[in-house]
Formats: sequence, structure tokens, C-alpha cells
Amino acid sequence: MAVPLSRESIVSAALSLVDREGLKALSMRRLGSELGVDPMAIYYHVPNKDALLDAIVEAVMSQIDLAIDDSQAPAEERVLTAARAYRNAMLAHANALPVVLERGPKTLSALRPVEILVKIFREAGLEPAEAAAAMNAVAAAVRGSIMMLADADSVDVTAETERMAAALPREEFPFLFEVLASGERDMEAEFEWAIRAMTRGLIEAPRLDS
Amino acid sequence: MAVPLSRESIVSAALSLVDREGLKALSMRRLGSELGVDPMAIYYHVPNKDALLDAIVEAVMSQIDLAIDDSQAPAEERVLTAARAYRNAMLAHANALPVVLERGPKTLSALRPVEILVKIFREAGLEPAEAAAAMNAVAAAVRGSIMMLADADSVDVTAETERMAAALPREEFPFLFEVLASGERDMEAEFEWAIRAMTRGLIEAPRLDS
DNA sequence: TGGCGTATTCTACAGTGTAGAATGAAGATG
DNA sequence: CATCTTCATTCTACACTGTAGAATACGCCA
Repeated sequence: MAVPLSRESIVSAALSLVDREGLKALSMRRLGSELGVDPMAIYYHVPNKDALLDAIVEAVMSQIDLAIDDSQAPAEERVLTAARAYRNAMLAHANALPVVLERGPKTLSALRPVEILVKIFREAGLEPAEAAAAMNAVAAAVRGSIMMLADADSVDVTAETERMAAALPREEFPFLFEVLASGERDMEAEFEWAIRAMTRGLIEAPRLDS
Repeated sequence: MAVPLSRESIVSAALSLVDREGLKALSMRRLGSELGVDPMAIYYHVPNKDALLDAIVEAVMSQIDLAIDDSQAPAEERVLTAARAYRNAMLAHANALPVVLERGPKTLSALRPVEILVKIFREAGLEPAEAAAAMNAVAAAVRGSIMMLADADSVDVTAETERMAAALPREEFPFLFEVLASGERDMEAEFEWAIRAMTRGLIEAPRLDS
């Protein structure tokens, strides 16, 4: 017990444990031994495991780097940098993704990128309701695509795709087959291309009348 | 034990239990008693709980109704119908959402809507890699937006937004505040508007050179 | 010294998934 | 008919989970 235990040190030890060994390795007993302390000691600083998970999510979310938002740049670029910041923060703690994605929107620091997105779309000329819908779509796309990466990097992705391509009923999925056969995919490039494209589509969309 | 227990009856009982009482109510012991059978009897038909969850996901996924894909309709409409079908199937078992979203893409029946999306984008003139990226984006957006609905309907959403609007530091989140103050949101309308808009953006996007 | 509040530990309980052996039932073979 | 085999189910037990509640140690102020 080098350092006297605090909510902060607990959360950081928990996050580090998850980073190293995954979510299912995070048990109170294990975390206790990691801190050189009785498991129950944790409960003095944190009400229960659920709250601990919330705190972990907050810790991840607060690392989103929103340093720059150049209001002069075209909307696509602004959206893309926000999306990238979000994405990077998530992928920095890939093991925590399931909890982060599930409990994400509740935390306050998750609202900061949301605010920025709404701002961008408002300044691009959308009405409030439209900006909200657009923000929602972008946020959903970012979260969704991160989610797909979640189990993608737990296994060898190219080996997996090849195995899948082999097992795939060629007759039933001709288009999928064509895609799989068309060579390597650059996930990051595709991500950025898609974000740009959908941003453009959202800005130029006809009015949404609720 | 009216009916003699089978993999199928187990899965359907499990899904029904989840529908009624949520994911955390699904334990092997509980499921056993639900089936009027010793918990361990289940293990003769299903290797472990993980496999059972996979089977549940498969069951949900296979209920996606892809009856109609009118190749004459504009791409936006075709994408929208596919997205709607996916969304409806998911929301029909809202309690299962966490597992379904986490283990979704592994199952085979989840590939059917994917195939359709790729098809649509190919027929709209995109190259294979672009179609893949576009499909990915739409799938991500659909999954992501469903995800947001997941905890949205577990609580009263309008009450929640009002509480949030009240607690929100007005200075720091002016745009978010404006949106929250701008009246009721129609999630479904926003969803459809966004899908249409992003589809258009993806189709008209400049070429992606990997 | 005595107390007091804070922080930590100990003990215990109900619950989880599941391995492994024991049991019942039903059909095939001698 | 008796015995053997195979399928389906049950029983028992183990290691693990989160955490309630009582007991313990520690430092500080009177």
C-alpha cells in the first residue's frame, strides 16, 4: 500500500487492469489484490461495481481531445476531426469498449463532442431539429463503426475475413463475395471517407419538417 | 415437462425470458426452472451459456424481414427499407439489445441485410471498396442509433431530457441547450431523414482510392 | 488516557457457470 | 426374458462473483 487509496487511484487501477487483461478480469477481489488491499476496502470509496464502471467510462470519455475546432474549415473537416478524436479515445481503451458504448451517453464529458457536432451543423445552416438529427446520425455512425472494430482487433481480422469468405455460400451472397475478394480493406480510410460523405449528405439534405 | 426439451425450445424460452424480465434475469438455474427441468439438463443441448447467447442473437437476427427490395426504387428508399427492417427486428427484442449489438456481426443471418446494402450501393454505381465502406457506414449508423434507443426507452425519455436540460451548464453547451429547448423530438422521423440524407451523400461522394 | 471518526479488514451469504459422476428410460441384441 | 448401450436428465460439488455487516486498526483532538 504505497499510496493511501482514493477513488481516483481505484478507478485508474481498474482501467489499467481492464486495458491489460480485459473486462472479465475486473473483479473486486482481483482489483483489491492489484491495489494490495482487501477487496472490501474499495467499497469505502465507491458504492458498488456499477458505479465503478460508470467512473471508468467517465475516465475514458474525458480523454477525448477536442483541442481544435477551426470554424473556418469546411464542415466535413470539422466533423471529421471531432469524429476522429472520439474514435481515438475509444480505441485507446479497446477492452473497455463494451461498457463504454453501453453507458456512454450518460456521462457529462460525452456531451462535449455532441455539443461541437450540433454547433457545426447549426453553423452549416441546419435548423435545430435537423442539426440534432444530423448529430445523432454522425454520433451513431461513429459509435457503430467503433463497435465493429471492437471484436475485429481481438482476432486477426484478415484471417477471419478469409475464413468467412471460404465458408460463405457464394450463390446467396454474390455481392459480399465480390467485396471480400476485392483485396485488402483500409478501415480507417473507409471510416474517414464515409464520415465526409455522410456529412455532406446531411448538410445538403432537404428540410425535415416534424 | 410437457414437451421433451430441445435446443430450439431452450433458445425460445430463453429469449422469451429475456423479453419479459431482461438480460440479467437469464441464468441457467432460472431458465431451468422456467422449463421445468434441472438447470444442467440444458447443457446436453447447448455447450455453454455463451453459445446460448449466440443462439439468442441468431434468433433475433433471423427475424429481420427482408421481403421486399424493389430494384426499381431509388437507392435512398431501398436503403431505408432495409434499415427499417433491421431496426424493427432489433426493437422487437429491446431487452436483448446489449448482447445482440455486441455479438451481432458474427451470425450468418446478419449478413443478409449486409448483402442487400452492398448490392444497392453497387447498383448505384459505387466500386466494390466504396460500396463496402458505404454499407459499413449505414450499418454502423443503424446499429448506433438503435443503441441510443436501448436505454432511451428503459426510462421516460422526455422526463430524462428535461432533467438533463435543467442540470446542463447553459454557458458551456449553448447549442445543445437550444436543441433541447426546441420542443419534442420524433426519433423515428429523424432516423429516416438521416438515413436518406447519408445515403445520398454516400452515393454522390467522390471516389475513394485506397 | 479516553474517545471519536476514518479507513481497512474479516466473515459470511446468496448467487453465478459448469465439471463430473450418478441416475433413469428406452431400444437393440444376445 | 435378460443384458447392454445410448440418450436424456439429475445430483453433487467447486470455484468464483458482488456485497452486507460486524470487527478491527489507525491517527487526531480533548
